[in-house]
Amino acid sequence: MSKYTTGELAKLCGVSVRTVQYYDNRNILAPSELSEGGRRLYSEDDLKKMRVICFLKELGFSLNAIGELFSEKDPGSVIALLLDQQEQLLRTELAGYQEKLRKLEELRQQIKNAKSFSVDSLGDIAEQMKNKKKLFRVRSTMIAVALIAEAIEVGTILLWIFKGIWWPFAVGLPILIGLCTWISVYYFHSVAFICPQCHEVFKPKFKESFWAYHTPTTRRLTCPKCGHKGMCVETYGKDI
Amino acid sequence: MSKYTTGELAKLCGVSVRTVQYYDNRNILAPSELSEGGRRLYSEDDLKKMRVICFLKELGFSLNAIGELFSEKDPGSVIALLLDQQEQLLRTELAGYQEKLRKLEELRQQIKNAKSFSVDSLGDIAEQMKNKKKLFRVRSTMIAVALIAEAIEVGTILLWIFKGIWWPFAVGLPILIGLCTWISVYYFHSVAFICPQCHEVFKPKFKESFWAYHTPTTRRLTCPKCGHKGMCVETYGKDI
DNA sequence: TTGCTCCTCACGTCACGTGAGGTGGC
DNA sequence: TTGCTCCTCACGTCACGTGAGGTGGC
Repeated sequence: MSKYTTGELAKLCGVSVRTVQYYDNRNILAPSELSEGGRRLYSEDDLKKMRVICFLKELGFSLNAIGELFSEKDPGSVIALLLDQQEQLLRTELAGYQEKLRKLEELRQQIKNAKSFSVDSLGDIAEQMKNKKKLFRVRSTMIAVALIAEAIEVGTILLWIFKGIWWPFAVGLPILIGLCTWISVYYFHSVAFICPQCHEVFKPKFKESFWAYHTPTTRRLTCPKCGHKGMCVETYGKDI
Repeated sequence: MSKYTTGELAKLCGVSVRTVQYYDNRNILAPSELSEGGRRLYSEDDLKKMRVICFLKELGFSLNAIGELFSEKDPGSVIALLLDQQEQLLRTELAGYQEKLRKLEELRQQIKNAKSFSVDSLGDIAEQMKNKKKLFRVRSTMIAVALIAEAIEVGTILLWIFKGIWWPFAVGLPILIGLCTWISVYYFHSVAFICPQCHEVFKPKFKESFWAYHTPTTRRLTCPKCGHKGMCVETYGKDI
């Protein structure tokens, strides 16, 4: 049986000498023999064990987990559990990184869309991204309500024209007006705007906001803090 | 302008008090004021900066990177570079975790297929998994060569039967025999087997191996180390 | 005065990397 | 004797967590 030195074992397993020494200190893999001069000597079996350790590390297991597995008297009974735990852990990490990447891409897009960049504008973008889901829900609600209103309107008008039945339209009209009023109030209650100049998040006056020129995501408003008038980005802002 | 204490800032940003203090020590975010008693007081702008820091952390940026971005006099010029770097880093990490998960699933399958489990058998499985790609290449080569041989055989026989031209078959036959011989030698040269008893990786004698009962991945062989005779798992083993 | 919050050390986590200064083994 | 490898401290990395022991502010 040939014996391996620290360096040989390290090279055979593709790790550093320090790592081999560290595993000894951590009681993960003790050399089966020591030379007279106090040098570590590893057997063939030690090499095999080291290879298993490296393999488990490739699966992302921690040294603690590996140590526990080896000290277990019946590894077969715990390995399935350990694998399940590890899979959970890996999937969680994976999802985390995917989420980070998604946010990164979104940030990149936002920066591209903005004309200028400053560290302050990062705050606005972050705010927007955080509120995106809530804003999405607000918009979805609006679209749903608008569709219902539209259906009432078109349906009753068609009844009137083709069947001569006029009373559903008469009944529907106040409901329609009510829905449209509610939708507007709900909308302006739920959103806020970010000033492109001073980055203040504010709620505009209903009157100015209602008639203001706007795109799907911005609106031309006057900032109450700095007085700047320009296209302000829409964001969720129920709590402001 | 209201001022926030350490705890208030922490709560508003969803981090611990210790984290806020740590960011001060690391010069990531110093409070704009200190009370007479030496307590940290954070301004509205500090809060905004802290929110940006937390946002960047959500994208996976390190505190070093965040610190550098803030100390940059022209952040706009470096942000794109930083985002690119970060994306690279995230993609690398992501790929790493996917690879770990893939290996984990494979290990799970292997353990399920094996009848019994021991820590030693982990070594075999690791060995097998490492050599899987190489083994795949060996098998692919074999199938390709076999298909060529088959084509020569069938083609020349058809020529003989339907056209009465017999000489291509005569010429093809030695080529065929040569290919088959080469394929067998190549195969037994490239693979090794793992003893299910003592986990020794060995190359069997050509004679025993050639006639042995086998499945696509195992072969009934006698282990030269422990003498056990049973189904041994095939693995890549050119270097043994 | 009593809680509550905050303060600063200072050590622990994780898996090693990186010297420093000394030595074994060919 | 000369390289090369190995040895043991011991500190550094990273982003905090977790007490310990003391204090500010309502």
